[in-house]
Amino acid sequence: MKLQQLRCIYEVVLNSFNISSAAKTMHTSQPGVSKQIQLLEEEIGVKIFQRHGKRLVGLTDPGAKVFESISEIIRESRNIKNITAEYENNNEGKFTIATTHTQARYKLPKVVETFVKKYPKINLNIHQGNPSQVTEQILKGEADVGIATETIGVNDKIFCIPCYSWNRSLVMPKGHPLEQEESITLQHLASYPLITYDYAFTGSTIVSKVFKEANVEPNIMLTAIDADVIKTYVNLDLGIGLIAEMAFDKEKDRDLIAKDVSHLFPVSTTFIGIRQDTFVRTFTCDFIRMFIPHMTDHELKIILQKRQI
Amino acid sequence: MKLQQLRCIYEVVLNSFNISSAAKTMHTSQPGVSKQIQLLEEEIGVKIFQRHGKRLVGLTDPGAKVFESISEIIRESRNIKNITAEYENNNEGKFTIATTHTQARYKLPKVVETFVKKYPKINLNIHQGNPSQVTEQILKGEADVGIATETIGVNDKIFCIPCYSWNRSLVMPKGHPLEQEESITLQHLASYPLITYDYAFTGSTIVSKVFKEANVEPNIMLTAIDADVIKTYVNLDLGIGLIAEMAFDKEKDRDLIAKDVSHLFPVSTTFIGIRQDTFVRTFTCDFIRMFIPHMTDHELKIILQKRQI
DNA sequence: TCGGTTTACGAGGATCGTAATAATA
DNA sequence: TATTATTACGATCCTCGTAAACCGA
Repeated sequence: MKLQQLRCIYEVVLNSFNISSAAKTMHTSQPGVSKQIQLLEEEIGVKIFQRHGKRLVGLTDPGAKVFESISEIIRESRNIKNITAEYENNNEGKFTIATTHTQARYKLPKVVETFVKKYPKINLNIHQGNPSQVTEQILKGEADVGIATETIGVNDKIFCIPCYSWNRSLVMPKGHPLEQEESITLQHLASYPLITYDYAFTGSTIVSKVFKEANVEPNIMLTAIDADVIKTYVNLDLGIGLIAEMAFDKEKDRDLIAKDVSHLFPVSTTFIGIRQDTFVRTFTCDFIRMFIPHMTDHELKIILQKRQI
Repeated sequence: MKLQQLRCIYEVVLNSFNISSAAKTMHTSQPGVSKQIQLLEEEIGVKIFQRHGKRLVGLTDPGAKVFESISEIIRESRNIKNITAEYENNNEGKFTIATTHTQARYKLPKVVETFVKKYPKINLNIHQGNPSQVTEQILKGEADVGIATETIGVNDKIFCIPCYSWNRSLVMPKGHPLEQEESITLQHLASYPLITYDYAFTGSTIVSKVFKEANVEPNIMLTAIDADVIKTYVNLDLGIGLIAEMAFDKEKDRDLIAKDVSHLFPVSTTFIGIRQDTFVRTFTCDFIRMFIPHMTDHELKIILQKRQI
């Protein structure tokens, strides 16, 4: 059993069972990957992949179990690279952030700008996804940190730090009847077509809960994964939009009106999460500090000490 | 980075930084191991081992961190072997039990006999150690199951099943003043030199607690790791012995008297533990069932389902 | 001097790439 | 037919073992 063979299997699975594609991401030849997989399967005496003729179509039953172990091994080998890179050279390496659209679009740019200036040699990646994908990526070690709202906190393998809280804003075209309304209620929202985040998305479960508890049935005409799309449809006068407050830009969204509705929904909190029992590089800590300015160095140190290095 | 290199480092650490000894356990040559370590250190650009001249004397700071990851990788690679062996051939493989002396000596033999008859091709190993070593071995995957009293339960990575409860017996030479005593008290125990298990050992912490709470100071003249040693010294009339009830054998210990003291100490419970998130082979489950006869198949099934396979 | 580690070196294997073949959708 | 997996094959690299040199206690 060789690490390279495990890597091959790992990449083939990640590339939807396409050996050619896996070979490309590994910068090696197709036959090489194919061969290594065969060699391992022969050695362990068990087929890892289900095949339709020559095509790989999935994992076998034992293959699925083996793949779990392989994922852990790949994660730990990445961890070793991180550890050694840290001791060898402080300012080189790869840094991957998994995050949701809202963060990537409205909160990260400023921080990333500072970060890139400070660590020009770091290869920065941002993986955008929904909260459960963010969690997944942290768990698998594919991302060094994850930023999302609430969902990442549930897993006890992830260490979470609250970053900031935010409220929701209602956006509508200029001249909309609600523009003059002093105190907006859930009933108001329910009486217009509503456009908001996809229900799998951050905080929206809170939104649906609020409606349900008030026994008000909203007329959700469209859900989107990002505020830009929502605002676009609001602009077309297809309904009113419910978005995160930071997603409204007074200057850029000149044609729209935003009204605070924090009295209707509880605040949401955004967390930054890292995987427990994983080595944390200096620049990762630094990134966290940049992202959470309200945190004092003292508080951060306590967290860092907990997480050793 | 190659698996073989990680294995070399792993074995060198386990062999107290002796490359020659590691090479022997790996059935390979000394220079080969040395070379592989050098190659890895060169590749990652960090020294794993502290050296005094040519001798390896310990892990460096980054080396210690890397070693943790290596241990995980080795554990997972063993796991892969278990999974595939299970699917390939049900009745071959290696089965390691980590346990304390009392279990190994008085409870295991009968079970092991049955087990070996049923699985003659399984390579059975018993690692004897103190409870914390047992826990360690389960965690590192060096043992498939661990049997000990109480201490293994504390770690949440270990899944524990209670096996049976036991009380303590007081052993003394024939003709000892306490032989005729109807109701033995802590004061009685304290008035003679006491010989019992090493304090780090199973249940003895309970014993010391009982004495402390009763504000009685026992006169502990000797502690041993196994009941045979204790009984030997009791035979020499050096004191009275406090041992697990199953450690007394009426026939073999003809020269001694055992008196139940369950009214003085709370019962202890022995647990069998396996590591969470690790593949469990059929024969391992079977062993557990043999060890816990009071458990019905139905109950075991529930446990097995939880632990998948 | 002895136990232990590294160097040197050569044989045997393994890996990887190209090219060709086979099979699937 | 086009995409994808396997076979074939050869060059290169790597691993491993023996022998020898080297170092420390």
